[in-house]
Amino acid sequence: MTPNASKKAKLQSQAFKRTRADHQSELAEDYVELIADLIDDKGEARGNDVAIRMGVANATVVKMLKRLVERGLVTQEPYREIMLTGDGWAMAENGRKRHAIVENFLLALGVSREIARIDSEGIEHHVSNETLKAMAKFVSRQT
Amino acid sequence: MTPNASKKAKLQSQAFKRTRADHQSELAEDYVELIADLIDDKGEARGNDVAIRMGVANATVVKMLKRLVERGLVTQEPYREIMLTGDGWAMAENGRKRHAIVENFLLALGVSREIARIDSEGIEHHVSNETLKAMAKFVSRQT
DNA sequence: CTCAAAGTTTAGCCTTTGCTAAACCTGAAC
DNA sequence: GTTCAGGTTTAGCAAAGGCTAAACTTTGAG
Repeated sequence: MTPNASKKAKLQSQAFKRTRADHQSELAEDYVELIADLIDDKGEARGNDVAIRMGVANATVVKMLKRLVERGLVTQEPYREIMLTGDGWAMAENGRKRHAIVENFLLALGVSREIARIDSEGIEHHVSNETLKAMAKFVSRQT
Repeated sequence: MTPNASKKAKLQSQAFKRTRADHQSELAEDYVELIADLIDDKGEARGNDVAIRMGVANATVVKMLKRLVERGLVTQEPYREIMLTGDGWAMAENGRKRHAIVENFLLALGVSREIARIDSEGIEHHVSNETLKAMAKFVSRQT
């Protein structure tokens, strides 16, 4: 009832809204990053490989790729390999950097390799630039 | 094609599956934690307050509460205040602890109060027990 | 050159989490 | 005791992200 209560509510809803928004871009980023990895590793990215790596059915990948094409991140001819647009590559690069920082940070914190790999995947998308910077600083201080 | 490739794929899909699973429980936890806070702060939790704090429409809360009732976390009579079951309280307590650790950890890392509040909301649900322990240790070392 | 296996797509289904608009209770003020 | 404002619920819609089964391409082996 006090003005403070509504202020608190506003602040809190803001955090939840951010988290919901993050979740929207999150999956797209994961797909794009994975596609970039496949291209670099194997020379090309096929839907099947994406499905296996994401742990998802083939049809799910097809649907997702359509959304990524709409967003201008990916291009693809039917039955052909998946390619990234300029924006796609930029997003992949950005994701890789963030991912690496978070994972290295967790390792520096003393987390096991296995857990660092898994947790960083989840955390990566919810870390603001400020926090990312603090993590990078911590890692470089440790070295 | 090497055995290593399929191993890599399995490891990676495992991380993505974990993240997807996290997202499922995540919202439930947020609602339950918020309801607990409201009860402690104002004496009772009403759907409207939940809606405002979560930043969603009233109808969305109603729907979510039904799911929480099904999961045995919440009880409610129509048009009455929301109450938590034993399981609900346990989940809230757990969430509060994790949340506090993550937020304090970010602060200890040098992140600003504002950003720590927002980021911790997103990160909280993707942190394994091992990482949580490492964070707690770091905080206590700093103090 | 054929044809079958492997990969890709389509069709159709489901659940979750949002929304708005309209109907419905409750309780406090009169 | 009415009434009406505010809170709650219902109804009906949409988009995202899953799935399976069935149809369709591509390609490499023979």
